[in-house]
Amino acid sequence: MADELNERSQNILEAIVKDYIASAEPVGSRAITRRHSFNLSPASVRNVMSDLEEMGFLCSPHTSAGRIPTEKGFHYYIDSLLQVRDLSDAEKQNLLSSYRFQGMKMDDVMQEVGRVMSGLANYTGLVMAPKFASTVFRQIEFIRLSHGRLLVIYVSESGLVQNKVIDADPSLTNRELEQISNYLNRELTGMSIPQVRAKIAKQLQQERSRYDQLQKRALNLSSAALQDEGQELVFVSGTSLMLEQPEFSTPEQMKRILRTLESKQQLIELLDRSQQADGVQIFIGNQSSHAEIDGCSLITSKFSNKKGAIGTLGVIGPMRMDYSQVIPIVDFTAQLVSRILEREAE
Amino acid sequence: MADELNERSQNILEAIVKDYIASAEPVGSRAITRRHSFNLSPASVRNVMSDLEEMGFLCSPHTSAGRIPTEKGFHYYIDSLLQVRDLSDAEKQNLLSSYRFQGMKMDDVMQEVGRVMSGLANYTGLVMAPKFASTVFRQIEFIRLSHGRLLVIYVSESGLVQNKVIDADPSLTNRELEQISNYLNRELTGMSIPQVRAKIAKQLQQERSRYDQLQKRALNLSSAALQDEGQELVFVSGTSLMLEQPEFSTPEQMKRILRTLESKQQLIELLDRSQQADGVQIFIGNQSSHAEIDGCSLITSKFSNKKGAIGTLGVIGPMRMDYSQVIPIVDFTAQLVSRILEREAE
DNA sequence: TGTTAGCACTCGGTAGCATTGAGTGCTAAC
DNA sequence: GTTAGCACTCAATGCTACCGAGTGCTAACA
Repeated sequence: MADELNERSQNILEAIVKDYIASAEPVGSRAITRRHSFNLSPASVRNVMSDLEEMGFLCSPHTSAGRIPTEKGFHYYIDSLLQVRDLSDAEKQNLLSSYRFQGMKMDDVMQEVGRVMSGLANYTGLVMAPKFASTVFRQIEFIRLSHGRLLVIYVSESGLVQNKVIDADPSLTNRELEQISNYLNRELTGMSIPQVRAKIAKQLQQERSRYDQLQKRALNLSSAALQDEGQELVFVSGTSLMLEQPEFSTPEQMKRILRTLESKQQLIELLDRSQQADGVQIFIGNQSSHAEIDGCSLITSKFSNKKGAIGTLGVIGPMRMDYSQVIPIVDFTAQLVSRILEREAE
Repeated sequence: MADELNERSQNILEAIVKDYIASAEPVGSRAITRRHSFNLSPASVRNVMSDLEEMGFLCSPHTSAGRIPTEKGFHYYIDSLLQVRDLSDAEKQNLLSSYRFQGMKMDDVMQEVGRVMSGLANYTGLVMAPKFASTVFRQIEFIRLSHGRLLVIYVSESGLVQNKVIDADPSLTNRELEQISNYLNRELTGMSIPQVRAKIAKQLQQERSRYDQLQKRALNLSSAALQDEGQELVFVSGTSLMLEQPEFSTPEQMKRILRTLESKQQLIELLDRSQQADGVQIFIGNQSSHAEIDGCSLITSKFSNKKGAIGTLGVIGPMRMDYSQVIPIVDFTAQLVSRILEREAE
């Protein structure tokens, strides 16, 4: 359906969406004519609104209330009417100065980014750190904690640090450990984790016949060390901002949205979808997704460096979100994080 | 005020508290006689209740409602009437089997403990990890991330691992780094962090005259590496369980309690107070504390090993909490975590 | 003297009902 | 094509009456 709207209809739709974003209440024809100076009477506006409802851009909660934009209405607004202003240099500078990344580990950076972004946008912030499996091997080190327990430190090309405790043969000497890490660092650097895994698996198969004792141990150790725990890191900040929204003002809605924000798994599924495309992505309403975030919109952008660490960040809020404000914030934040990742990578 | 209650009063108080815990509603004299088979008429019960109210154990929200226990009433109930049954071995076993700690880092263990404890108790769980400053130095290692950036891995006696990125003199060779970590591990092992700091500060003062270049570098590096970021690790699990409680059913109460649970700082202050004493501690209502958790009770216990890492865990819920169920869970969980810490320490 | 039955009273909660006001759709006039 | 007018709808508000759980008090009972 090629929905061409004439200029008047566009103006009125835009006015309705804006008013609704500002007030969270159905907006009526009178209110429109009062607040926006079209030279039209309420009755004329009503005619247009009626058409817009016919076309599916608006709906009315009941006969004698005003209209609210539908999902489709928001879509049209965002795609055709919304002008996203870029952040001014001053604003960017201001945003940058909110951050203090000095000496922070990746996790902390993610958390901090979420916190600041959420605070700026005034909506709940989501950050999903790059997945372990999507990183590229750079370095691995072993530190002995006790006889049979080793701390593995894995550093990816993008500077992501992950550590993990594994059990290991107590008879390994420190010298051997060092040799093993040297060996692994020589062999595996620059490979993606799936490649690394494949290589290890292959060599372990051949190992029986060809490899010496040390190599066998190295392979076993790295196999354990690089096992993916599948633990995704999702950081949620400003949860309570969500509850400030009038659309989640009833206890039931509050509980529902909160349970969703608490369930990392659901968030991961949501955020995963935005890793498909570049740039800022906007998911409005429950479009083809879980009903869990019914009535919510999600504005996300993935971040990455050239070395392949890919994460996603974004903001979640009511469908009636202040898109023109939030979109540039998410966009810029994602670029910022990408730049930090680059820097970390060297 | 030595509030001696005769047996009948005790029985009735106990019945009221129990009924209130179960129903969250004011309980009246009739309800008492119906549900508990005292051989008393409602009128007699009323007399006793009136006395109990006089003494401050009960209060009534308004004239024609039943009574609810006051803070003092809950106190008396917990101190004198409550019989905390221990967990049976089967239950302990069941609890133990909920956990899978294999290969987990300290952070993950804390998070997992909170999750399971919260799920078992059916209230919101809080875990505060041992503070960096309260640990005892065991080992430090440096891993070069890029020319001027080092990853510091600090391991405490109790097995707590902390890592951190610091900037360092790019001219340091790997060999020198190794010498530095050897030097620090030799010098500092077994000292508490405050002791370590004092020692470093003192030596840095003397350094100008006496120490060689490497030692100077070692001291500078360790000074940066062991700086406390003061980042306390508090894990909150099962936030939404709190909202299920009828006492937090209005949107305003929900927002208030949620903001509190979101503010790590407030939680830290609360949890800090329970590090004073051993065993399970119970904070009822807002007793001498922030009004933020008005109407809440906090059941906590600290955990620690002999090497000094001290953390706190507990459960927060409405004053009307199922104490007899929660207390043994918190108690056992704290012991469990202590044992894990011991094991980590070797 | 302690216990109980009876009774008047209190007060939050709910259901019913009229009123109000913002909003709509329709029609006829401009 | 636009607008003024009008009848209509419906959530929200306020009012009243009523119900019921609960209390305190008093008088009778064991």
